[in-house]
Amino acid sequence: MSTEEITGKLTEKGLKVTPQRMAIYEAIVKLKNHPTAENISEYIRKNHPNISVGTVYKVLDVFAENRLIQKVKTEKDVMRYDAIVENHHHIYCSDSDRIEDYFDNELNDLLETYFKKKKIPDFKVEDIKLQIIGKYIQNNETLT
Amino acid sequence: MSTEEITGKLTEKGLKVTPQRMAIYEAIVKLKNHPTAENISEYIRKNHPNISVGTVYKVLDVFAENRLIQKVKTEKDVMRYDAIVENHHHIYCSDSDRIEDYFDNELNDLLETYFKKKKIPDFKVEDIKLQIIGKYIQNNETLT
DNA sequence: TTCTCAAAGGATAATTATTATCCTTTAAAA
DNA sequence: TTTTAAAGGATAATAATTATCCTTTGAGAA
Ligand SMILES: [Mn+2]
Ligand SMILES: [Mn+2]
Ligand SMILES: [Zn+2]
Ligand SMILES: [Zn+2]
Repeated sequence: MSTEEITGKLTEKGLKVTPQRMAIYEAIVKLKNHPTAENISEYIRKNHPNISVGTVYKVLDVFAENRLIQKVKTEKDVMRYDAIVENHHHIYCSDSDRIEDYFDNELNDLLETYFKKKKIPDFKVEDIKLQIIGKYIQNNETLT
Repeated sequence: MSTEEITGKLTEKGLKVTPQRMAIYEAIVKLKNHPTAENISEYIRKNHPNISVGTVYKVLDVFAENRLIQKVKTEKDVMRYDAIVENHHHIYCSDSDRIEDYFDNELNDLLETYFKKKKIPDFKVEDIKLQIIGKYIQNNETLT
């Protein structure tokens, strides 16, 4: 993603363009597996050694509030972040911290249709997220 | 749930029966809305004022490991617990900390059928959990 | 019933991700 | 260039959870 594209996204939301924000947005786009704040902090340290960890958290929050990124919660006591904000689900590996994206419009339609028919009393559904939990088989996953 | 029933559940799993475990299990069954460790701690304090908070965490972990209860994760930095271990989903209220259970075998069958047909490459699905996010309407929810 | 001891609990300190504070710096508009 | 509200840096505080370490106890054995 180019500098111009990131600048565009920030100004579009009325956010100040700063080197910190540029670096953090670039990092979360580049890092796979839904990085933590620390992953991001570490990554940007190479080129921007003096961005403080507090700033990383603050910027990630601002991004999430402005729908530039998304927060992804896990079993563990650590938040993870996702550069993809369009509707999708997550595949959780039950024996590693791997989290993969899962896009499936057929499934989304199926669920939408289902919950249009079967209403939950007094409840307005805004969003449905699936956590698909299981194991990758025959892969090159890092062994501890 | 009677004392005998709880004792039965514990011995069945080979767990020592202690007053602390009895009280904590009873509390989590009785408390609704998927209590936190602190909710449970507070509740049992009435009858058992000297069960320490560390014990509550330890016992809840032991229970979860032995499938007597389940952990429920949330957006917030706090774990919640669920006395119901059979397969079900959760309804999250988007403007309060309410979490309701959602049982729906028709939906479970639908999903099972769907993922039997549409396989995820190199992945064995073990469990699928839905987070149904939205708002309760026209209810007596506590207003802040 | 008493004895034994691994398992469990209590008190308290430590951990750790995250947030708050507060002063300094800076992006961007005038 | 000047202005200033917003943003960043350094550091302390918070809060849920976990670890430590000594004491107590449940439950089987004798
Ligand atoms: Mn935390
Ligand atoms: Mn925590
Ligand atoms: Zn994702
Ligand atoms: Zn539940």
